[in-house]
Parts: sequence; C-alpha cells; structure tokens
Amino acid sequence: MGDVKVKNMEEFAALSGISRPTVSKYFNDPGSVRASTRERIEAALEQYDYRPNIFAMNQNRKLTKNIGIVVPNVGDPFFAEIARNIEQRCVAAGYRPTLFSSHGEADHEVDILDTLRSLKPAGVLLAPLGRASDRSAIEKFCDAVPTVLFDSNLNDIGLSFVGSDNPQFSRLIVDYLCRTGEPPCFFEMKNPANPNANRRRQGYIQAMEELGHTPSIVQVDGQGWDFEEIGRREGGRALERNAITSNTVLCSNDRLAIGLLTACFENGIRVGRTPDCAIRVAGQDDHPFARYTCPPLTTIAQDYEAISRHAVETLFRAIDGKAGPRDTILFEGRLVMRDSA
Amino acid sequence: MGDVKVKNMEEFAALSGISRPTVSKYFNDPGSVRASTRERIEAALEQYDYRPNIFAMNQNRKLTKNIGIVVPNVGDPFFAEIARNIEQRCVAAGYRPTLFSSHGEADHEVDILDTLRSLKPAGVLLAPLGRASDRSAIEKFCDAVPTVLFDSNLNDIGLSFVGSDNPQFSRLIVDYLCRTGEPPCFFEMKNPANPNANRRRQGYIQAMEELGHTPSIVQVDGQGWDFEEIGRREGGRALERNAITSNTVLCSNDRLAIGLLTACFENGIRVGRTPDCAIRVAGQDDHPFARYTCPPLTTIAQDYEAISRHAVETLFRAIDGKAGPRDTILFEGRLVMRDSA
DNA sequence: TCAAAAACTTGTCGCGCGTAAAAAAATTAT
DNA sequence: ATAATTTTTTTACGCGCGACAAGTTTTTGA
Repeated sequence: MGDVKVKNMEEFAALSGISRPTVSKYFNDPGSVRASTRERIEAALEQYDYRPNIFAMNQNRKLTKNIGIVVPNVGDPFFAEIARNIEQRCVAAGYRPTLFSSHGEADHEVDILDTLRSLKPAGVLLAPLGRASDRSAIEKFCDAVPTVLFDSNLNDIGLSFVGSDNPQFSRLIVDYLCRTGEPPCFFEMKNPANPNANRRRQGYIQAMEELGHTPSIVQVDGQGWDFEEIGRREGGRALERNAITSNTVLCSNDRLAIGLLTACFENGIRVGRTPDCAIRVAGQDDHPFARYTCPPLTTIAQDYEAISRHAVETLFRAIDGKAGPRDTILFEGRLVMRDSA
Repeated sequence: MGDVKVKNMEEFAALSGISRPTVSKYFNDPGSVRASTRERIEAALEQYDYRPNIFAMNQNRKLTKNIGIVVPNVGDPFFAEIARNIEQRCVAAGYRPTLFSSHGEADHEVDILDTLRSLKPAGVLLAPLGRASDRSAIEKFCDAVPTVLFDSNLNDIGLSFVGSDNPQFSRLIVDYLCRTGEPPCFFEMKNPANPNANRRRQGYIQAMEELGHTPSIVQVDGQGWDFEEIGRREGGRALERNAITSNTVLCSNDRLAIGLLTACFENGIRVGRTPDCAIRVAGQDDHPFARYTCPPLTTIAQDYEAISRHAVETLFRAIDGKAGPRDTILFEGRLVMRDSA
C-alpha cells in the first residue's frame, strides 16, 4: 500500500476505474456502494496512497463526520478516562472525535463551543462545567448542534442527559456506613461547582432521615477545581476546630476525600474501619486514584462504561434522525469497599 | 456585536467597505494590513457576525494555523497538565491547538500522526510513547511536518527535543537521600516504556558510585502504563520476598512510588523520615497527586512551565523559518522535600 | 425472459476562500 | 511638489470535493 502519491479524487477515481461521484459516495459511506465496487475501490486504496482532502470534503457538506468531546478538565483522571472511552467509540463508528477541555473556566467553555461550531460537527458530547457555565451560550449552541450532555446536567438543554443517579450513590453508601458504624456526616464545598454535589447532599439527607438519623453537613470554603487541595486545607481546619461531627465522613466526591485523607495524615489521625482507627472516610466516584490512597478509599463507583456507551449511542441515534424526546438516563453506582470505611 | 449573519467573505468585505483580498489578508495576519484598514475591519467585525469558513480557508493554504499536541496518555495528570500549558500558549499566539492522546498504544500513535497529516498543521508538539513507538513512522512524519519532541526523546528525530535532565534528577535526590539516611536502592520496571527511565537509572548508578556506595537496583515485572498498579502489586511482592535491599527506596517515577506507598500500607510498613518509620520512599516527577499521598511524596519536580514554554517557542521559531540546528534542551529538576523521605 | 429497480457514469455547477498580476490609490520620502 | 514606496483594489483563476440531473449499465425479482 501507498506507492504512488495521488493528487485528488479525480485522479484516484481514474486509477481505480470508478467514476468520481461513486468514489465520493464511497468515502461518504462505504456501505452505500455495491460490494463489487467497494472492493475495487479498496483494492486501489491499497495500491495508491490517497486520502480525500478533509477540508474540501467538509466545505460543502452540511454535516461533517466530526464529533466534539468537551470535558471540564482533562487533568482530572475521571474525565480523562471517560473521554478516552467515548473517543474510542466514536472512532469505531467512523467518526473523527476531537477532545476539548474547558480547564474549569466558563469563558474557555464558550470559546470551545465557538470553535466547535465552525467545525460543523455532526454532534457534540458535552460535560458542562456546571453552575459556572454560561447557560444561555450553551443553550444557543445546543439549538444549532446535536448535543448530548453527560456527567453534569443543565435542565432541558441538549438532546439528552446521561449521567449517574447521584442520590442513589449517597443512599447506597450512607446505608453501608450506617450498617457498619456511626452514621456519617457529609463533607463538601460550600459552593460546589458541580450540580451533582447538590443531588448527593440531598440523597445523603434523605437516606439519613429514612434511617432515623440526623443529617449533619460540614461545608467548607474553596473556589475552583483544585478539590484535593481544598479537601486537605479546609478538611484540616475543620478537624482542628472539631467541626467534623461524626467519626465517619462521607465526602461529596473522591477528590475531596483524597485531600481529607492527607489532612488526617497530617494531623496524625488514623483512618480506617479497624478498631485502632479514629475516623472512617468514604468518597464517591471511584476516581482512578482511589485505589491507591492510604488506606484505599471506600467509594461508590460511577459506571464509566455505561455512561459513555449510552451517551454515544444516544448521540448517534439523533444524528441518524432517530431521536426520541429529550430524556435523562441515570446509571446506578456500585459500592466499592476498601479499607478507609 | 453579532447582529446580522454574514454569509461569506465577499459579503463581509462589502459591508466593511474593504476589498475581499485585503480582508483575506487581514484574517491571515492582522498585522499585514495598514492600521486604519485594520480598524475598519475590526469595527465591521463588531457589527456583523462573521467568521471565515475554516475549511475553505485551509483548503488552499499550504500551511494552516493548526497545531497538533500529542501525548502518550492524557489520563496521566502529568501529561494533562503539560498539555494544558502548551495549549494555552498556542492559543495566545493565535494558533488552533488540537490535543491527541495515544492511550499508550503505538498503533494509535501512528493513527494520530496520520490524522494530523491530513490536518496540514503548521507544527506539532509530540511526546512519543518511547520504546514502543514506531520510530520510522515518526521519522517520516517529522520529515513532512515541523515537529518538536518533548518529554521523551527519539534520537535525531524532529526539530528539537525539550525535556528534563533525567540523570540530574537522580543525582539530586540520591545526594539528598544519602545525606539524610541510608543510601537508596532503585525501584523500577524491568522493561520501562519510557526511555527516560534508563537515564534515571544511569544517573542513580553514577551518583551512588561517586558517593562511594554500591548501587542496588530492584527491577520488577509489568507491562503497559498502569504504573500505580505495577508499583503496588510488584512492590508488594518485592517487600514480601525481601527484595528491597535498603530502607530507602528511590522510585523511577512518582506513579510507581504511589503504588509502592500503597503496597507498604497494605503490608503494615510505615513510610517516612521520622525514627518510627521503617522505610523511606522517594519519587521523581512531582506528579500532581504526589502532594496528597500519605505520607506526602518527596520527589524531584519537573519544570513543567519551562518545558512547555521552550517547546512552544522552539516550534514557533521553526514555523517562522528561524530554525537553528536540531538541539536538545534539558531542564533541571528541583528537590521537593515532603514527608516520605 | 423481461421489466423494474438499483447502481453507476458523464457532465456540470458551486462552495468560500487563497492567490497572483496589474492597475489605482494612499502614504512617505526627497 | 514630485518621485518612490507601500498598500489597496480589480479582475480572474483554481483548489478538491459535494451535489445534482440525465443517461447508461447492471442487478434483482417474478
């Protein structure tokens, strides 16, 4: 393969013995031409080094094969992992995914959507920043481009939302923690950037009340996405001023929990579920690093696999014109018992 | 801004009162037109919602304003961080960066370079997988596209290489560890994917010999990029069979160290530099999570900032035709003392 | 076997912009 | 003021491919 350089589709069509419009159809959708024709084109493709000019292709097409993937922060391994998963599914379906990270900034998120629009994508998978997002800008974008939201919902925006059943997460782990020890208090940021945090808090409150316990919420200051540092710094301060009201702490997410574990270590507080430990700490997400904390973090695992699969499938269905009404698909979490709680 | 939708450059040129070729020149390089002309165009830009069609722009240009950024694995926060840094510099310089992750697979790395070629990028910043990379494929790519290598070098390929002075990393930390306790053994994978690992080992050996100690290297099995898991599993096995020959362990990188810390915890071995601890563990890289391990990891910090700045500057110089000969620029590491060693 | 349907060919247009050459206008230098 | 220089305008072409229409060939099915 790849002997002679072929300049354009005209030339390649001549070499393969097929007319240009048919070759064009083939590149648009290999399944749309007769099998015998497809074979001849693919044989030529082996012999000659030709790839259609992507810019010329996309110029006249109303819709390209581009898919945009936007996450709030690739630096967070959770998003990196789910982005990788989505990326692979898009490639497998013959699309060209491009990954963007908002880096935690709403301005940048809008810039990305702007860039994306000029890329004429067939569809976009967007995990919005959340509260910080410019809602109207995203809404406008979603009106113009088929967009599936994931991870973090913005009501009534986009084709669909695919995420986790956050209240269920909290209920599940509250139930476990109450069965095995003191009922937990809930550790979170005062102004969480992510709307899931609110649902987790509500799930916590509801679960505690159902079990006949009094909810207790520890809210700490902190801006931005540097959750580990906030968990460490503010968690440490909370420990010092005895603001932690239970010997069991359920953190709003794993990254806060990771920081809190560091704070406990710094204050000489042993974490774990054995009798010699002073405190139990649990997280939510099953962050890729949760397995490597000391002690390993007990948490609720998000169903990465199901979320990415469903998000992609929903988008493809919409692209193919088989879109249903806007719906919200939530996946349940799975309890991952480790040693921290 | 952004009232009326303008269809194309022809129309926009008419509305702004400037000829289309001049407007075209402006979008190509705003500095290439007279100040008064630029002002008139920018005034029109405020009034009307027009952005040049990116596909039509790039079709005829020999070189686009695209920049490709390729990292072995965005899931690794180290690469996510450096990619973010590079991305911002490119945007600031008026380029359009696109981030790709090889996900640890050489095939995928080649696919990315293929995709990239059809994007006619002005330049590419590439952190190769390393040993696993398809060297000849990368070499061919670099002949066609201005490419600066970073993090991991492939001899004589690309315009330049920008990375860290890995032997210096090891010397620096060996020196520190020897001054403050027992000389370290060196913990690494048997077949490291990354060539930097070899330089670190050599730096370790040299530093140990210079200080009059006998180097001792602990090599463990393990394939792929799941370093934490390898550090934990194989580190644990090494501890059990007493293969760790010193009470001080210098890990080839932070991610292995994070796994080893977990292994120590699982085996009930206290890590730290206080008298009540059985072992000291140090890493190399200053991974974003190193600060949150328990105990926080003593390590050598890569100069993310300098590496990304220099890589981008070198690339831009080459794009502007002011390329020097191929050179290798290495930045020194900085000792970050925390509690693990 | 023959008609209907499907797939392909031929030819032609247009997308939105880059680019080049020559002429005209504006600016700068003398 | 005049010449020299820089910038802009005018005009025109081409890039590589998508899309369409009308005609031709191949395949399908009864």
